[in-house]
Amino acid sequence: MGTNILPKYCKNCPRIHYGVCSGIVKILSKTKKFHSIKLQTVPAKKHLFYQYESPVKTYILREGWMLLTQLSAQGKRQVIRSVLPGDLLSFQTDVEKAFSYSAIAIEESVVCTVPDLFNMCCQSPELSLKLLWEEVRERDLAEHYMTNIAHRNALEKVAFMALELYHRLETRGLNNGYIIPFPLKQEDIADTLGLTAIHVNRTLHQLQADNLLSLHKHKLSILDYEKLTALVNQGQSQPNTGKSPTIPCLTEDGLAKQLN
Amino acid sequence: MGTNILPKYCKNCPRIHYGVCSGIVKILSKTKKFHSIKLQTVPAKKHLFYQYESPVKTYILREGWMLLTQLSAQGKRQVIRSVLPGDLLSFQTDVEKAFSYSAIAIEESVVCTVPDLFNMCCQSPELSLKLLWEEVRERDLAEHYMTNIAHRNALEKVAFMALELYHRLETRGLNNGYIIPFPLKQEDIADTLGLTAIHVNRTLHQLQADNLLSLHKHKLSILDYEKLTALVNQGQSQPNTGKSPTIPCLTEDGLAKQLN
DNA sequence: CGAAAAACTTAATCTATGTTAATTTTTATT
DNA sequence: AATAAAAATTAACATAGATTAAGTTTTTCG
Repeated sequence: MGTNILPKYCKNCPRIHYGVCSGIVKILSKTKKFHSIKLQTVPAKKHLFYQYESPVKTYILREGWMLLTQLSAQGKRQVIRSVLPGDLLSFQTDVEKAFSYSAIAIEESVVCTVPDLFNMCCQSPELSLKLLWEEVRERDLAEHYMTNIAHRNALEKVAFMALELYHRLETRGLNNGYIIPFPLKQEDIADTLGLTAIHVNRTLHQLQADNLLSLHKHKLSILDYEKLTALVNQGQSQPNTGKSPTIPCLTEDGLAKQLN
Repeated sequence: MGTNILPKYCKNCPRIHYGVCSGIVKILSKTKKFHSIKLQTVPAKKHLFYQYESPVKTYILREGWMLLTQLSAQGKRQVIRSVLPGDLLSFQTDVEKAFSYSAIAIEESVVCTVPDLFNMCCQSPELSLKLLWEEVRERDLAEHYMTNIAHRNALEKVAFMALELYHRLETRGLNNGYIIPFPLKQEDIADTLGLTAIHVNRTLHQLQADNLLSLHKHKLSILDYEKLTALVNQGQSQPNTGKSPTIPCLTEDGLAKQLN
């Protein structure tokens, strides 16, 4: 596919071969409905959509970092997950159903809007499978957080989260060696893991005192990958080969293999 | 579609119109590969598969109740979710990747084996969408558990779990009014919610003392649906209409609407 | 640049849940 | 029915993390 027939905004998008983007681009190239994709900038600390609104479009994060959150009247907030570049933001199978969470940008972000993803899926089993794959990945991530939030102490939880984000960024080439961008506040970490910001503070200091990681100026460095992984997997029954079972590690290889 | 062209085992299956089953039956009816579906009985307390095995087939639970679990060498076990009749047990997008959890029957169960679900999807956009829908539902469930495990106390967690299972069984018509089958041990509840069995015991007694629910002989009764829901949603900012945001409530209506 | 707001830090105290241990009840097995 | 094994119960005690409160530092923005 020559670049000249790509949708305008996709041409120079670094995520173009990632996840559902590749599937969408293929379909759009066929139907020539390039105009349907639009870019939208979301300033830091602004919401893209709110819980209980009805979805009209699907968004894909192009640049930046967003959080999906649920808010309770008690003032408690649960972060469902960090949305990283290339991630789908809001696929809903039922347009009449409200969003189950809000999306907020924690740094200036750019999203692509994709109308009618569902209809595109009806035309293309390949796109459906890519979307399915994306959902599997999200389920896998949620299940990993579930396991790690349920039975682990604060030190292990924070270590898990650091490694999880490192892995997810690394897959997209958004790391710089063991250093990753880290725009999250301590309160964001707390609301992701079910801790208080104060305890996250204590825990981060402990991890830094132990030289496992460091966090300064919105940069997180994994100082000791081995020890950090051991902390997270502490006592986990391990497969003899392969990556840690407690860090999600799905890649796109599996899908690619089957589609080819 | 006349019942005479249905796969042998599906004819009298009460789940035949539920979830992915309906999609699979349609495809099998076209290709006449009925022989590929087989039934398998899993006795109580036996595993269907273990974490770190490689998947060869996909299973759908026909009767019974299974748990997906991860085990750590420390002896701690995380229940990822209860698998109820009609649920997919083990769809993996990559056949070379090991299962990320074990499946154990907590009462005698019957599963259908479906080979090659992935290939069937390539032939049928409708089946792909049903599978996608199923994954969305599972992700939604995992996210709800995440939220409820992270920020809630034991009373709210157990109340949430009781309601969640009630809703999921009710959708399938497996309830008897407010009474549902409940083969879980206190330890199973504990391992699902990240509590100890002892504290689950205390909590269950409290909920029963408050007349919110009762649990005897593997039957759970929701005694006060309203209060129980209020307990789970306590302080949650609510949409003006519709069901509770903390209990997953996706139905198949959304998908059906769009497919028709 | 200076003021206000947001984020982070530290310490003291409190509490929900975990731990240990012993007993009783229920379920499964012969 | 008798025995053994599994599950549920109860109580005493321990602790990780929550809460409250009062700083300090960093960031934001006019």
